[in-house]
Amino acid sequence: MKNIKEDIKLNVLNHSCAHLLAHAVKNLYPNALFWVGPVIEEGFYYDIDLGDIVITEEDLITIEKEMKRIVKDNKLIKRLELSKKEALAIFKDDPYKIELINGIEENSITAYQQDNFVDLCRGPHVESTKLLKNFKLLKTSGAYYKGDAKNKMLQRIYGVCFETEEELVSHLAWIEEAKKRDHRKIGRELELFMISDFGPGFPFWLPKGMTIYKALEDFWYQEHTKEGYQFIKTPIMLNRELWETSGHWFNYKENMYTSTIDEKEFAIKPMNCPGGMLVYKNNLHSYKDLPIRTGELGLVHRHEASGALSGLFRVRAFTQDDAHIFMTVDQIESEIIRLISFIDRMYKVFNLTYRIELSTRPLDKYIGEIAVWDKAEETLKNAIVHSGHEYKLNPGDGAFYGPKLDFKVTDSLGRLWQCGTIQLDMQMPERFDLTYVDSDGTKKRPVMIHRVIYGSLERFIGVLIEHYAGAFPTWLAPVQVNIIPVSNEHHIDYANEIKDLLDQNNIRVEVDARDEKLGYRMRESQTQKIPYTIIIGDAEKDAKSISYRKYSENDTTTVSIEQFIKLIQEVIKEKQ
RNA sequence: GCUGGAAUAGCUCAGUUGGUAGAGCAACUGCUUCGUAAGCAGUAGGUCGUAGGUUCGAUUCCUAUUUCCAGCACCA
Repeated sequence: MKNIKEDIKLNVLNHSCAHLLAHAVKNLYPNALFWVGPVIEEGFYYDIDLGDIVITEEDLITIEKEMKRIVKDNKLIKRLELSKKEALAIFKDDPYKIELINGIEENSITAYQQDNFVDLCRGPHVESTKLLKNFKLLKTSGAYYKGDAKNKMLQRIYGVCFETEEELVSHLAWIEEAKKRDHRKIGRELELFMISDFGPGFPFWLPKGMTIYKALEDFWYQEHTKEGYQFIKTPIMLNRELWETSGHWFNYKENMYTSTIDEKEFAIKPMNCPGGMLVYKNNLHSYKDLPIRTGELGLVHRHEASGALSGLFRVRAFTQDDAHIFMTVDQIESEIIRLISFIDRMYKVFNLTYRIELSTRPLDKYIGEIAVWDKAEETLKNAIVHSGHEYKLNPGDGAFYGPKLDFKVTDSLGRLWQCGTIQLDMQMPERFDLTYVDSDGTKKRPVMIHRVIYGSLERFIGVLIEHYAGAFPTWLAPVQVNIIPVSNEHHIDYANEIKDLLDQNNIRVEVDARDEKLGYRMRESQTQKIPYTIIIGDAEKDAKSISYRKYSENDTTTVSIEQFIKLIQEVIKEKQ
């Protein structure tokens, strides 16, 4: 998808279209007051105060009509240069604009006028409303004034505008295509997972989804073993005191599930790190052993707000592919460079594109010394630069214990999902009094890194479902080969013989011997997106061969069973 | 959590002035034994999310509640 905000031409077009929207709303609802109407990656929106009036889907159509009318009128868009005083006079009845004007430091203020409608704006804009022909209002919703949940809600209307009709049509078609890839829909159709009303946000893995889940786990263990990780499993529930020590209790107790055991309060882990700390402390460590890389596929629970839940993308119970790396200060940069290249290698297997974001110290919710934070942030920056990547800065978005690098992958809707993250932590080792024995025999404080690559298995599978539109590569596919005997009477024995051979070679295979026509079973094999479908009939039986058809292809290839097994094994080995 | 919308068979959906529900697919049974995306016929399947209320009567109207959807806020 095109990033409208970053395309200069489209940015101006969409910004002008936001004004057009406001103009139309003002004509239809004279009492409407306007807050801000910025351009975003997907188009534009405008936050509007309509008092008690609620904009519905049907109202959007009316507003669109009014916008089209203004476009047809071909209103010139004029730039006004105003002093603060003049601006305040023009917008004297609009408390939102007065607030905006008072927030501007310079004395000169610009506004744009089309017909009788004037709106505050830095600009630039297109010269006439007639250039705003190809737009569409997409959705409406509430949005907090100034983005703060303590404030009242305004109504937000989203839309998008393009230069040509073709671009708009193809964009709308693309939105439709994205809906078809929705992992919740595909998850139901392919029987991968379910979520019950008895457990909102707590996904159930069905047999086929569990096969994918397990394939990802196996792959993860293999690759981490190569990278020198050791593995642990820590308890799901630990005493509240531990969470007080880690700082999670103070920062996140509202989102933690708790229970009382023998009159002591326990919390279900929302993070794996405190458990990992206890494992580290179980032994003395020498500087010679560092860095120590400890991996844990750890099941965590977080009480996410009900409105935040969304399929597998946001759940209340999920497995983090966590790891904690303990090292000396000198080892930080090289370890992070190594991690970035590890993550890069892992994502390439899935053909996932990603971008790196650096999040720095939060304004208030943080622990530790500012100087330590600054140094940590510097180290992360250097590591990215040395890895040859670019990054986006997110000031104030760091974890409460340290700055972090987020790896955001793009899903089919163009949404960015944080999957991987590397978090530097100079506080937790202090709080847990972690030490190692240095070469001079004294005890020193190690530094630690928290990191995940998938992020959570649940969310990652959600992203993969949409990424592949359910047509998983063979190594992940729940069923890799489907065998269809043309006639049950004559070919079932040979079909079963082949199934046994594939079974023996650890290939996930099924035989569809239902009393249905070949075309019917072939259709289902395709709608279930099974990578390889084998057809067994007289020709194959006589020649002791098999014919197979790859998913989404129309032609059939005939080979010996040995050749076929070799082919599948090769495909799986190459992670295709 | 907030704003708005939705909830009817396993799935997708129809059902307007309130008179206790229907289709296609799937399932099951029979017939058909079939060569690359839907063979034919029949059967069964719903307390119309849940709980109250209004009414002679509620899937339909009202209230509450649960879950889902679109955003917002949140996301260690």
